[in-house]
Amino acid sequence: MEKARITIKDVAKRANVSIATVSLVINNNARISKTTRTKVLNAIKVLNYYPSKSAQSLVSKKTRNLGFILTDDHFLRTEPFYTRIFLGAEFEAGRNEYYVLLATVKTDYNEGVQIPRFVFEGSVDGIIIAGKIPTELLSELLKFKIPLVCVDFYRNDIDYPVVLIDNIQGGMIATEHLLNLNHKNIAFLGGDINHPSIADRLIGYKSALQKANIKINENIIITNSPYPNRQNGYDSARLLFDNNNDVTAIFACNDAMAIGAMQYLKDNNIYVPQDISLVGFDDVEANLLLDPPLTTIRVPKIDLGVEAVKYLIEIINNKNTTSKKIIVPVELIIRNSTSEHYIK
Amino acid sequence: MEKARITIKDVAKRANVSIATVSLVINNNARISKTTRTKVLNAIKVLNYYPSKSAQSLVSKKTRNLGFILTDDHFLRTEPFYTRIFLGAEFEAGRNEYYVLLATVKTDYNEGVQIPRFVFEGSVDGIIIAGKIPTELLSELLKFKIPLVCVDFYRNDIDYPVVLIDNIQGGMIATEHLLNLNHKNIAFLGGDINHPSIADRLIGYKSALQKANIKINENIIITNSPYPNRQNGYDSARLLFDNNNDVTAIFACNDAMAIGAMQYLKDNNIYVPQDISLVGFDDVEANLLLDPPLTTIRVPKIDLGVEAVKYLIEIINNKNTTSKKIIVPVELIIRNSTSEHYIK
DNA sequence: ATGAAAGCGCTAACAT
DNA sequence: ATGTTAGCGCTTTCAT
Repeated sequence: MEKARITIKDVAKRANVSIATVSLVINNNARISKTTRTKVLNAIKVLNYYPSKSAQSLVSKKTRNLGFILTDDHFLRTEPFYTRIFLGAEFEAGRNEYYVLLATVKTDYNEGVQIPRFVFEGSVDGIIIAGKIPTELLSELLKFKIPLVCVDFYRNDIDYPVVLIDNIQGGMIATEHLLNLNHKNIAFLGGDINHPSIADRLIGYKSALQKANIKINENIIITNSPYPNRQNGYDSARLLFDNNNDVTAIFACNDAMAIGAMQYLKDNNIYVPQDISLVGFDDVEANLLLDPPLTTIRVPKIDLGVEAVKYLIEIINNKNTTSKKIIVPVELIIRNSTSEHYIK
Repeated sequence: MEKARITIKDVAKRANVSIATVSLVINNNARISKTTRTKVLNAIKVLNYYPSKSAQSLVSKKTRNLGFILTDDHFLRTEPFYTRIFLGAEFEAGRNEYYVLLATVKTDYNEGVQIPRFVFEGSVDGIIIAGKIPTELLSELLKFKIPLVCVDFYRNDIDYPVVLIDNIQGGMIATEHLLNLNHKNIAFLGGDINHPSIADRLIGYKSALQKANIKINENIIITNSPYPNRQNGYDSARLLFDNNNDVTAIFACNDAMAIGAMQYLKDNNIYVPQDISLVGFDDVEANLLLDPPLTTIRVPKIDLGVEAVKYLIEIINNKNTTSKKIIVPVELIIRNSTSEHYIK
């Protein structure tokens, strides 16, 4: 009793043309006369016809699906960082009539090669990799010769298409902001310095200092914690203040670290921003709930996803694209955790 | 120069059988001899063959895709609540060789009917709706006669398959926990009482009190705030304490409200749990960072997604299922925001 | 400018 | 138990 699907035949019959003509109209082929085109378009509308995706893919060898791969802990991070990138990808994919299939992989690679099903099944025309994934996985994926772009993850030992935020610029403007507020002893709280993003933020930090002719003090650059989360922010701040007392400002490599640091400061009755100015990085929602709200670097997460999909589609449509880097700019958001430093 | 796709023909040739036989093996048809089956299976393995999804869908009229619909703000909520449900759905879908396509819709319906593309395109075999969506959308979706299950959203005026958490049970065990700690004056902090989940939690609360022969005091049931978030938790707590002074415990309708209430208590030097015991609902990650960590009701989010997909697949495979309700139990997680009340 | 027909890779009815 | 074959809905030569 199923209501049979409307097919290209029904449209052809209704418009008094061949199915080939209908197909040409669907695919916007130029060699169809305007009259026939409108006639067909009208029939399509009247019959409420949608071409069958499977029939289309079968002959065109295109699935109109994109794969999106990230580690499960990235997807589940409290702050919707990668979720936003995913959403941006989903938006842009939709605009181009693609669907996006999600696959999460485990962070640790010891469970063997976990290539997402859609890759070897050939269910996607290209894949996006968001954030850091195990190195081995990336190499495996690269072997499939499937169009691929990485977003917010870069390794400079391999060459592949990538969409990144401008971490260096971010590090610079964050530091310059503090410099403009008259701070001289600005600490850097980094997590895992092996992470390329964090390394770049540090580069930005250093180059801003150099440009301002301020000597870099390695003692107030804390980069030994494994992962940039709240706890490590707290601990790094403790480490910093246990050994230094002239710091007046902190640039934390991300908001989580900044929040941890702020907690440490509160616990030790050090006031933000009166005693210490604090800048984060990411612009995560929780910041607004902080007291004081955090000055930070806003990362355009949705844009990141959008750009990645744009780029990927470009590659899909035109195989000979050279693998370029797309760098998305970031923005300084000034809130209340930073203020001018008055020399006592 | 493309490496041509391995098809069923290649497998058939390699195994010296007809393509029909290969097809039967793929589909686990019983009437194939064990010898042939292994022969075919071996050829499949050697050739690294994967059946073409599009060819399969074209003939079987099944897409092997599931649609997942939720509002964009639910997807982007700071706490990964619906993200987890989505992930659970994705897991269970994968186990059954389905893919899940995500579509976000706007919370406000004035943008016109925004039926996700995969619905009218026929790109999915069924859809899951997570959380509250605009009423009009639901009605529209129902019209498509496509298998559908709602998760964490229920309207008792329409009858459709649904997966819910046991809000009543949750409300009861939360309240009973406080009762067991000797509390008698237990306030309820609810948000939008029109939301069915919150209404049910209140029912659980009331029935626990009744069972304990404690008279329900409507003055300490605060349910006039529009949306259960932190700010409203803060405000509701203020409202509560401005007018009452014998309350010794609070059951907040969700963690966000509880966190807001906790903030209010801190700001007013009321100690948790010494002065006031506090129970939340949801078990959101941020709770662990609180001081003290929040006693709450854990909602098995991943399970919710898993159950929804299981149910949906059941409906897809067997049209005549009656639309039942699946209720997933919740669990009391005791942390440090609750303690025994000693009568002074 | 449009139509006829082959064929994409698979399933399922029917034959053997 | 296995093979033959039609056909799913579409795109794409090749004719006209």
